[in-house]
Amino acid sequence: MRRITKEEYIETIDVLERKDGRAQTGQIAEMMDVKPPSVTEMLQKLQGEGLVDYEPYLGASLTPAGIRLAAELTARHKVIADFLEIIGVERELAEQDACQIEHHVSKVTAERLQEFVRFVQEAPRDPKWIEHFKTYCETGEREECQEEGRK
Amino acid sequence: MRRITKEEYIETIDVLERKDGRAQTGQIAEMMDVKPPSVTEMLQKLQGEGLVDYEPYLGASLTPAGIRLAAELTARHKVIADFLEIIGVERELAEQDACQIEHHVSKVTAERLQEFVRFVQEAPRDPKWIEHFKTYCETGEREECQEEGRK
DNA sequence: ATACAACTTTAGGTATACCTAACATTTAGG
DNA sequence: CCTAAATGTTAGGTATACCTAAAGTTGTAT
Repeated sequence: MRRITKEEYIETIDVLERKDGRAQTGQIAEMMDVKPPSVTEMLQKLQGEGLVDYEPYLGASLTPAGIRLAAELTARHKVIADFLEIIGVERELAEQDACQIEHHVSKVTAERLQEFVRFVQEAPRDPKWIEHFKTYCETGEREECQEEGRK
Repeated sequence: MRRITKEEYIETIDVLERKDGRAQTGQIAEMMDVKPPSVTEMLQKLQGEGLVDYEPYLGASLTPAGIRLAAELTARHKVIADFLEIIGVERELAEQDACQIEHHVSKVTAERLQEFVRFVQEAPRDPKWIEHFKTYCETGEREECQEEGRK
């Protein structure tokens, strides 16, 4: 059973809203691979929590609170997917796994991962990885090789 | 709600069996922070799936299939926890997060992570990380700096 | 203008992993 | 050896996220 969390609904609505201006029940259902009644039910719940505005038969859009949450989730998702790509996981699988993992990572860990990804992405070609990463995490600064430019 | 998966029961039973020779309902409940009836129910389910031998009022032990599963889960758990420690997450939080993450990572991704952790742990002090990791993943071989010894 | 097609919601049901309260068993003390 | 305390199980109930079938709404085409 594929048990999808509320958070994934928020992200899906965000994507559809950006693309089409609004998110309809059927579109959400198709993207998430669930049946439309499951979507209706969840939209009602999310409205109750103040995360979406839901207009029966018309669709849903995110409230300001929903938008803020979507932004956080999207950022976290990206960090995880980027990291997985760095270690050699194919884009598509990295995306899939990120969807699952993102809901189970503590805030502290997400921040660390964020720093790691940033460090790697901004690093020059030939760094003293571990030591530099530590320094970067502890002091926020790079060491001598930082001026060599990006890869 | 903290929704624990079957897999976490398997791991907990494994830990208790190693320590005490057997896993009792109350011990499992305490370790997993659930109430005893939840444990009884799950043990019955796991027995139905051939993963544990359950003797009412006496406790549970893993079947060969359960042992194999526990070994896989433990290995995956360790890889994730080790990785999180490498990037600077505290041991205890790394353990906690690993518990959550391990059930949501695809096999391919787990293998990649495994290689990454191994690469880092076995690497000399000052490697050309990214290139070497790529090479290591692609060919299984280390490059020139491999003979410089461990940290 | 209306009838039908497409889509959505409502109603009622399932599986999973919890819970509390009540009942059963085992173990330890006297 | 028998009873009380500790431990475990059964019974019945909750929340979540799904489902199918039936009923409702909307939009379109003649």
